[in-house]
Amino acid sequence: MDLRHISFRLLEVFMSVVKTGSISETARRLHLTQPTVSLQIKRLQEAVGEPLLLMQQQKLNVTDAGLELFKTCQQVFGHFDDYQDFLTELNGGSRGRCKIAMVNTAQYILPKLLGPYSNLHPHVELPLEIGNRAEVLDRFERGEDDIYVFSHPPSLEHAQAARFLHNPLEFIVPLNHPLAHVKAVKLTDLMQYRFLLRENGSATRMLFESELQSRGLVLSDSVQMASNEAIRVAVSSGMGIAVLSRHVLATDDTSFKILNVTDTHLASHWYFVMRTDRHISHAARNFLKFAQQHVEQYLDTQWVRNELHNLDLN
Amino acid sequence: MDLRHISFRLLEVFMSVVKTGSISETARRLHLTQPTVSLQIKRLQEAVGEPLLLMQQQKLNVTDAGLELFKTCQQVFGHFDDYQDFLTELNGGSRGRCKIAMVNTAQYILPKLLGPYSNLHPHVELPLEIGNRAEVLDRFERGEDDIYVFSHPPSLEHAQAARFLHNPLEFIVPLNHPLAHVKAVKLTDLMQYRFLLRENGSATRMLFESELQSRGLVLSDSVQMASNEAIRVAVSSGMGIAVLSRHVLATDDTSFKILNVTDTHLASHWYFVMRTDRHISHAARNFLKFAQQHVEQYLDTQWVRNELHNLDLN
DNA sequence: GTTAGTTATAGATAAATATCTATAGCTGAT
DNA sequence: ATCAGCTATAGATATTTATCTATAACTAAC
Repeated sequence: MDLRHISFRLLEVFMSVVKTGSISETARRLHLTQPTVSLQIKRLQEAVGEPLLLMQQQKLNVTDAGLELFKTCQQVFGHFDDYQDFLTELNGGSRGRCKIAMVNTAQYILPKLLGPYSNLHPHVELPLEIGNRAEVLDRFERGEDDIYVFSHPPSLEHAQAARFLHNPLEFIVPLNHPLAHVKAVKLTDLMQYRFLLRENGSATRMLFESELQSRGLVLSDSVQMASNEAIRVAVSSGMGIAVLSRHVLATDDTSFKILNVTDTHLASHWYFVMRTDRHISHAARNFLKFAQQHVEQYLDTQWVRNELHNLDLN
Repeated sequence: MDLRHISFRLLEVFMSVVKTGSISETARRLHLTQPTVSLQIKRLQEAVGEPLLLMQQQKLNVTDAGLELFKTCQQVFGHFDDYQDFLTELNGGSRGRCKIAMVNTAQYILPKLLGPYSNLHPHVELPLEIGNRAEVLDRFERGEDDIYVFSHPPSLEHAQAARFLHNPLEFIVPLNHPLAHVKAVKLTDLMQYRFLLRENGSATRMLFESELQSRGLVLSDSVQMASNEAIRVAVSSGMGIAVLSRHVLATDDTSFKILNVTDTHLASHWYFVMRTDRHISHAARNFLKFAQQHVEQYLDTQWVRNELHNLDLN
């Protein structure tokens, strides 16, 4: 039996002939002419190397080999039907994978969206990658994920980005800090204190440092720490002061004090970024559509800046 | 997804690419050029309507849709492998059907061959049709069976026949019959007695009547009976005399007497007959090969006339 | 920065396929 | 005997396919 040149169309025709028991009837049903069907069957028989149908007493008779082939076809088409269903789910975005890479700080807010989405589409896998800006940028360059979350989106021609959340930065000091109870301070007032900073490559640090540079300021003392949590805890315990995303700070956390720095309003936005030169999974598209419709619902409306309609999700 | 124009070759190529993880490697293995494989994959993706393989970071990456298709293919090829096995058995004659139609008298001898054959090939179905000559001839005309057993094969150009067993006819009389103890009789001596005959259309009767006709003899009295057994029993109980195939008479049956008719030796042969214009199942061919090799073993060698080598069994 | 190895694309071609129309041969019914 | 209905075959054609060679473009490694 030579399967190579058998197409599914051929098997389809064969099955119809077996079912109707007639070549002419099959031709009518499949909108073909009778000789066409005759020929198809002939070709199939040649490919199989065995008679499948016999004309006996003016009746089309299915041979054993034919009947078995018919059964085989039923199974095979069954499998492809299953596959079709799979594809349908995949296309509907209710199945599949949506890989998201996000910068550290985003991990405090993105889960608020991911949770509801995951409940809605339990068959969608949502592997998350969390890294600092440099790492996520690296993944972005390689196109390793479907969606990237940046506060400062890279400008690449083959990418599109849209912001969805405001990300204000706050200066925090220990409760017993000299500035803790000062009503209003200026940025220059802070320079003399020890700053706890994230590592180089962190977006928050970049933003802060560029602000300092543009205003010609220099920190007198700084310590680098690995994570936002570490910094928050360190500030609370009096090791120094820091700049952190508003989203990193629980609103009811009273173990530190947020300063009112009147001459400085550092802020960025969270962006969803996707590459346009790579295939984006349907699940990813579906997630972004979901986000577009539900950011207001699941994230603090106070900070929402929903511009996701700018993304081309078709 | 449009299955129509997907051939198994295409899936084969796809599977190889997934397995090797490389288009070039697949090309080498399947003795194709690399662009050919590239194109095939492209076509398959178009047919499926979904990317199956992605080039990412210089590596061929299988998408979810691709992986699922791969699994589907594995199943599908599994089914066709099974079918292939089925065909192999069918071709080897160890599976399938061998329909045999035989004249009444043959039922006393054919089972001696069919039994051993059936033990050897338990998966071969052996439906038997038994009828008188006219009925079997009818089936033969319509080509309803694979093999026919006649004592006088029809002469049709699209048939081949070969004899395998001598079929002598004997005259039997009741034990208390006037001729029962006569050493040698002539055919004319029997004309005055009542003959028990099979119905018209029986080969035995045809043979007997044509002998009578050629010698200008006429029966004075005859009774028609439905079966060979009925005749045998009727003779034993004194209802008349009869001509029966030697094979119908058990050698140790002493309830009647076999006459020694010196001037008459009626006999025919059993023939296996097959049509050459119809498809003959492999099982049928296989059975005839078996018969050719084993008639001497399973039938009384005294009567065997094995000319089955005349059949074209390829 | 050259090389070797990968995939993708373009252009070409011979073969195969999917169709059709027309026609023949068979059978059962009218 | 004609008709209607079935399958098979022949001949024709446009499309699709399976290939190839040549080449481009990219990347990893030397």
